[in-house]
Parts: sequence; structure tokens; C-alpha cells
Amino acid sequence: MSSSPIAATPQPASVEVQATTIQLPKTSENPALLRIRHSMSHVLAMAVQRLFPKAQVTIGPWTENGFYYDFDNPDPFTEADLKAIRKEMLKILSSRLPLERIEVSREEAERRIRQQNEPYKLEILAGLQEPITLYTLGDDWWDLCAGPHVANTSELNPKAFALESVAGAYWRGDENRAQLQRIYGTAWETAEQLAEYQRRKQEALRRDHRRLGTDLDLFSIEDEAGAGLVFWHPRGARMRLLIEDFWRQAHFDDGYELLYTPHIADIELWRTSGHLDFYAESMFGPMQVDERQYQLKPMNCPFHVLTYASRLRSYRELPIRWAELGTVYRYERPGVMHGLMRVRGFTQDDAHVFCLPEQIGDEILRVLNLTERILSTFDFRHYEIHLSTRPEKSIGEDSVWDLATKGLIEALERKGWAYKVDEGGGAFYGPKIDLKIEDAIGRLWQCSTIQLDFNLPERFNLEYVAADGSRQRPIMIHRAIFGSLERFFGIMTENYAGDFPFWLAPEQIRLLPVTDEVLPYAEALQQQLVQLGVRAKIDHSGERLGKLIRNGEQMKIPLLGVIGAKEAETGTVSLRSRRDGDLGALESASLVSRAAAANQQRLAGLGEG
RNA sequence: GCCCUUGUAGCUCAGUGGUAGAGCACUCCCUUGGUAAGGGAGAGGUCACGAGUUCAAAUCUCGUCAAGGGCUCCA
Repeated sequence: MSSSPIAATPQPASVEVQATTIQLPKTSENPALLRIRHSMSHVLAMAVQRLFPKAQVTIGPWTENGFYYDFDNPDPFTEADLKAIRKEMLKILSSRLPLERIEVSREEAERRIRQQNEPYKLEILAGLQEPITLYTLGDDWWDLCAGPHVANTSELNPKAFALESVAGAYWRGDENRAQLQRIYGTAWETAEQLAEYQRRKQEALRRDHRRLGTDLDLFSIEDEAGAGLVFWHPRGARMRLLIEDFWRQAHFDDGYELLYTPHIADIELWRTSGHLDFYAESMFGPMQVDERQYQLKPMNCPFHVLTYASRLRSYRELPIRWAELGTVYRYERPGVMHGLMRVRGFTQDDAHVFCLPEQIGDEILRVLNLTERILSTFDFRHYEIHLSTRPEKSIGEDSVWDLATKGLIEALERKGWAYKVDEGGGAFYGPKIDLKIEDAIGRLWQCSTIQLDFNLPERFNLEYVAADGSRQRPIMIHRAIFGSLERFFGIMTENYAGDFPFWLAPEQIRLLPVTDEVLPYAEALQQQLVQLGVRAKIDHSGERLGKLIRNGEQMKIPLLGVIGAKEAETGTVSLRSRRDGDLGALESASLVSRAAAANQQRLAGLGEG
């Protein structure tokens, strides 16, 4: 890639991977790719049936990055099988087989399926509308399929596909039905695209928060304690504290008050809230204490509701905005836990707004603004927003649903954010807005959610006294911005690939003494930094400078300060920035003030002196 | 929960039935060294846990737990 001088506009410091000229279109954006992947799944199925005559075919759709095919086979496929299957696929490609679309009657399709004894196909056929189409692949293989496909396997680039993995999957996605063997593959137009796709997969692996969590000593999950329970190590805990401090301040700034509520409560509370009925299987079991049964909390809402109900409220108090970093425990089934992304104990940045019906629009807009402020501080600036409306089964009056849904829409429009409508996708107790954030390598993560709730105020009989002295039901808004601190921490770590911005790094500056003689000078400087809240350490390992640099870089410390005789004499530090390279010598007093200022302003690098 | 795979030192991994290994990290010694690995010595493991087979199990079998890739579910 050559860069012209005209295009060489200064770029802001960025953690993004280097822009590449190779575009990787998604299947849904590229009809040619769709045909390739769809056809490739047929080639895969044909190859499997050649090698494993007992394998029964089911479905084989494209995915955004490739394709898969589900088989019912007596034995699971192994990695070695994949190699053999790939070879067989290459044979099919090189024999230049035509793919032909044939329209048949239902009876004809059924006859053909029965002939081959493919029960899954029969079930698929039963669900199909006319016209029934099938695609042949060569003379002796065909599959029920709506298409479209390439015309000939010679159009499929043998150097641009790969079989990726084999996994279990349920027939029709139903865990009560047959377990099938799914083979995942990917296919592209060119070998370069395939290579780029594989490079990006590697990149995602490099950013894996579980890997970085261990390497940077941020957190661990200990077998002895149990699955899905997180231990925050000093470095991770320090970061979490910085995130929490920022979060608290942002909430105070925005008119919230903070609550602390218990971790357990009498089981009757959960009966009243309804969780015992519809959430029981996600809760840890109850515990007996004296004569009462207690329940570990899976959610914070009932506690905030009780706090609201602790005394009579006036309409003049509303809106009430209460937030809590509330730690909840949920029973997650074995096998679903995943690093910090899916755990059994986690802290929600939960908040509830109690307001008047006419305040909904303003309050939602307020939440959207706060959400943007908080997420953008962590460099998440691109969102995908979904508005979910009333489902079939739901509670509450039409007028309230209308008002609430309008309030959400109005807020989104005023904010100027594009959104997709998920018709009927709301909870039974109210409509909601979900927000997904896009990370540095284009992945989307669901974090923030804003939900209206017509259920809990009803169940707990929440009231306020209106202007006319009557008792009215307040509107309740649930919202979380991070979703959970653990999950957000994982996403953020992957977004930065562990290269945290200066203000967030657990260790911001590491001073590297070249000789022992300069230690007193280094220690004095470290003291000054620490006193102003800068997280500075001295590397006491006594290794040579090269090694100290290497260790500092590996721990992704934003600033390394080399201190030798020269620096000690002149009262300076030779700075090496992870993002910006060698910064040269800097007056130590200037380093102290600039570092402190950078923390104040939450900067990604050292601020101006 | 289901399918497959895996579990050996803090980390990454060798070790296919016969006395438990390497590199990095850690501790100590030598080296006082100027921008990504100086040298030497040492310490560190109930081979995830429990049963079984065997004269003998890290190794074979079964069970449990946990992790990884998926499915289902989800913040």
C-alpha cells in the first residue's frame, strides 16, 4: 500500500488494527459470495456422503463469514476426517460439476427423498411451500434447496475455502431433539480474502480477554472456588475502581443518587416480585436462616422498588433516579460460562428511574446521553440500536404501552440515533431499547439496555401522590449502561487489545533505573507521581536496561521512564511511550504535572505540560 | 444441560505402562549494564479429583469437576 502525500492527514492516536486494503464482505452484502458459500455447503455435504455413506443430510446454510452443514452421523467427525473431507471437496471442485435447479412436485420430491432414506429432508419438505426446488450437483447428488448457487463447481476457488471446525448442534436448534454434527467452513472469492479472514481470526485470538487477563495479571477464575466466579487481581481491581469512580461521578453529574442494597432477601420478596415464578431456574437455591428462607439476589430491581416504597412519594419528587453497582448471582448452566463474558456472579451498573408518564421521553433521552458519555470515554462510539415493541403476551393497558413506546421513539429521534425496530420483541412487562457497541475489529456486543416496566410497580403497588391528591402509579425505567462490569471489562480489554489508555492503565509509568546509583532519584520521582495519584512503579529487578524495556513492553505499560546518570544529574526522565515511541528527555517536574493532568482529563496519552 | 476436545510447575508445553522434564517467570550469586531476553546456581508438581485394571498408571477404563470449540440459553 502506497500512501500519497495528499492523503497523509494527521491521524489521531488509535488502537485500531492497521487499515487493510482487503475488504471482507459479509455474505448478506454480496450475492456472489452468497452463491459461493451456499454451493460450497452442498459440495461439503456431497463429500461427506461419499466418505461417510451413513451420514444423513439435514441443512447447510451460509453464515456471514462462511457456511456450515449439519449431519446425522453415527460417529462424530474428527479433525482427521476434516482433512479427508477437504480433499474430497477438492476433487469435486476439480471435476467441474454443474449445479442445476430443478422444480419438482411435492410428490416427486417426496419420492426422491424416500428413495435415499433421508428422514430429515422429509421433515424439511413438510414445512416447504410450493414451488419445491432442488439443486443437483453432478449426476448423482442433489439437495432440497431454494438456492441460489453457482452454475458449476469450477466457479468455486479451491484455494479460497477452509473447513474450520466440527461441533455439536441440535436438529432445528431444539435441545430436546437429535444432536447433529456440524461442520463449519469458510469460503471466499480469492485466496487473499481467505488469508485476510484467517489473519483477523488470529487477531481476535490475540485480543482474547482471557489470554490478556492472565498475561497482564488482571483477573482469574479459580477452580477451587467454582466456575463463573471472578477474582480481580490488584491490576484488574485498580482498573475496575477507575471505571467505577468515573461511573459514579458521571451519575452524580446527571442527577442520580446511589444506593447500596443487600445481597440476599427473604424469599417472599422474590415471590412478590414474580422472580420465583418466572426466573427460578436462573437463581441459586434458597438458604434457610432461622425460621426464614433467604434468596441470593439475581437482580437488583426489587430492592430499589422497596426503597421507593419505604415512604410515601410526591409527584414533586419525580423523577427519582437511583443507581447501584449491584452484585448479583445467577445460576448459569454448566458449559455456558465464558471468561468474564458469562459468569455466575457479576456486578450490574443498574439504575431505576421512577417518573411520571409525561417524563418518559425526557428521561429516556437523558439515559441515551449518559450512555453515550460513558461508552465514548472507553472509545466505543459506534452503536447498533434496537427498539423492541409490545409482544403478543404482555401485561398493561394499550394506552400505557403506546405512551411508553412513543416516549422511547421520541427520545431516539431527538437524540438523532438510527435504530431498528424489533416488532413484538419487548418483554412482557414493557418495551425496551437495546444498544450494541462495535469494537475495534468490528464485532458487536450487547451491553446497554433501557427497559420500561409496567409489572413491578403493579406487583409492589408503587404509588405517588399526584397534584390533585390522588394516588397514581409511577412509570419505572430499568437501565444499565455497561450491562455488567465483568462483561464490559472483557469487551473493553479486547477492544484495546490490552493496550489501555493512559488514564485507565493499572500501572501508568514504570521507572527503569539503569544503575543502582540512581535509585534514590527514581524513588523521589516515584513518590511525587504517586502523591498526585499517578500509578508509577520502579522496576527493582536489577536486570539490564534491555530486559527492563522488554518486560515493561510486555506488560503494556503506557510509559517507560529510563533513568540513568544523565537523567539523575539533569532532573529529567527519558520517556518511551508505547503508543508514540521515544519522547526524549522530559523534565521530571513536567512529567509529574502532565501525568496528573492526563488522569484528570482521562487522556489516552500524556497531556500537554 | 447436550456433542466433541482438553486437563502435567505461576505461564507455554514435551513426556503411550517401569525413578516427573524443558523454556519463560520466581529466589539467590556474579555482572552496574543506556532502549525488546547478560551469565550461573536454586527452589517449585498428590501429573485436576475419585475409583478401577495391573507386579507397576501422568500414561489404560469408568465417574466427578473444570476449561476450550459449538448448540441451547443469556448481562
